[in-house]
Amino acid sequence: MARKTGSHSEITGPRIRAAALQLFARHGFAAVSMRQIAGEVGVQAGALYLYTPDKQTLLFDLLEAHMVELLDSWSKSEAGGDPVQNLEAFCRCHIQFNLSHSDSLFISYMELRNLDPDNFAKIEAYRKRYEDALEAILKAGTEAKLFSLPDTKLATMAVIAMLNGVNTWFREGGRLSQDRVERIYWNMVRRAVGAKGFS
Amino acid sequence: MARKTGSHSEITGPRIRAAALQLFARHGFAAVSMRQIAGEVGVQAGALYLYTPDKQTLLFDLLEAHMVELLDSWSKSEAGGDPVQNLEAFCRCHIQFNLSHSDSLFISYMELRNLDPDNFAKIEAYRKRYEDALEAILKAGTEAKLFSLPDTKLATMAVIAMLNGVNTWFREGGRLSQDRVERIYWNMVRRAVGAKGFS
DNA sequence: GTCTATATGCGGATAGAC
DNA sequence: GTCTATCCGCATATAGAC
Repeated sequence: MARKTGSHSEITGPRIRAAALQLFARHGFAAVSMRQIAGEVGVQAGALYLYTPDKQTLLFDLLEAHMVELLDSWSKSEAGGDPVQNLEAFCRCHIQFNLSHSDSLFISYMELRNLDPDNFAKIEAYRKRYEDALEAILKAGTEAKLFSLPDTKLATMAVIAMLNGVNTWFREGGRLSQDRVERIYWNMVRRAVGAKGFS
Repeated sequence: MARKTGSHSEITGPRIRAAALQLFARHGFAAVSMRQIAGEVGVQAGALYLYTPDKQTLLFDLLEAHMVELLDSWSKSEAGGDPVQNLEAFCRCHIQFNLSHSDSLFISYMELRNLDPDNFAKIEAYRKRYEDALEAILKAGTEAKLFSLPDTKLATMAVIAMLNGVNTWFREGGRLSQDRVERIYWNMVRRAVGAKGFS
């Protein structure tokens, strides 16, 4: 609704990214026009190009920011306990981050194919770093005989897929609180990895 | 490559759907033009409209066919054994179907948001029927004290998400055979649901 | 059943005024 | 820093020849 104030400032950049994020999540990258993004911000299409060289870079910046925040979030939550404690921390951190960044999680999976090959490779490298963090926990637990896993790589993929699924159905204020959901999922995960001392 | 043969036949319809499926999976519904689809089939864009009223209906038909085949596949695999046997059959059937229909699985999740509201509702109804089939197994097993699950709805979503994840990384001829992958996932699932008699 | 031609509109991106 | 105007191409869908 802000228009024609003549000249405002560096808050426009973030607003463009926020609008693009929401629109891409809702309708898909290819289906959203630069005009739509501009309209959401209250600016003309041409003005967007003061903040991004093109639409592709806008998408990449959103995905990269998501991965950086995700890795940052885990590095702050990392407890440094035993593998069981670390796995619980990972599960809870992952669910919490995903639910508080649902739009960017969504486009991080859905719009990968719309990235240029170079950009795609960069995002995949971030993703691998994140998966490696989980696999390190599973490996440590398996070696310490705390977990029983025939293949830690498969288990890594299985756990991440299972936890990501929360975002497809969870709604705030629904039947279950977020904390309850975290607990139920953590219990399913600890059983899936064959954690000892837990039937 | 077939062109100007003057007049061929009812095989064009299926070829159009096959081409659309592959292109939608690869580049996304919004990013694919009717011209591209026509080009893939070896036909002009206008000719597509002899087989589909519009692009939207083409997408819907693909998604509906996928859900019908999926439900059909499960109804044929349904063993009618005890809950543990049924759950194993479900997991294997699900993985097998997904891996042999990877393109249509992909668009079934990615292109939902490009459906008209009416079409979306129809596909969601199919999906719910499928989820209900799994939940029925989990409920029966929980009531028979064969599984230990605080919430069968969550477990349903968790299992499906976990199994769907296989498609994101599995490649034929890779490190693990498909049968081995099925077994490993089935073991993670049976543990996640707290199946008795299995540590 | 398929082709060519076309109507009509929106797409990304840029130039230059203010 | 934003707006207006515009270039140019491709989009879906249709009409009518063969």
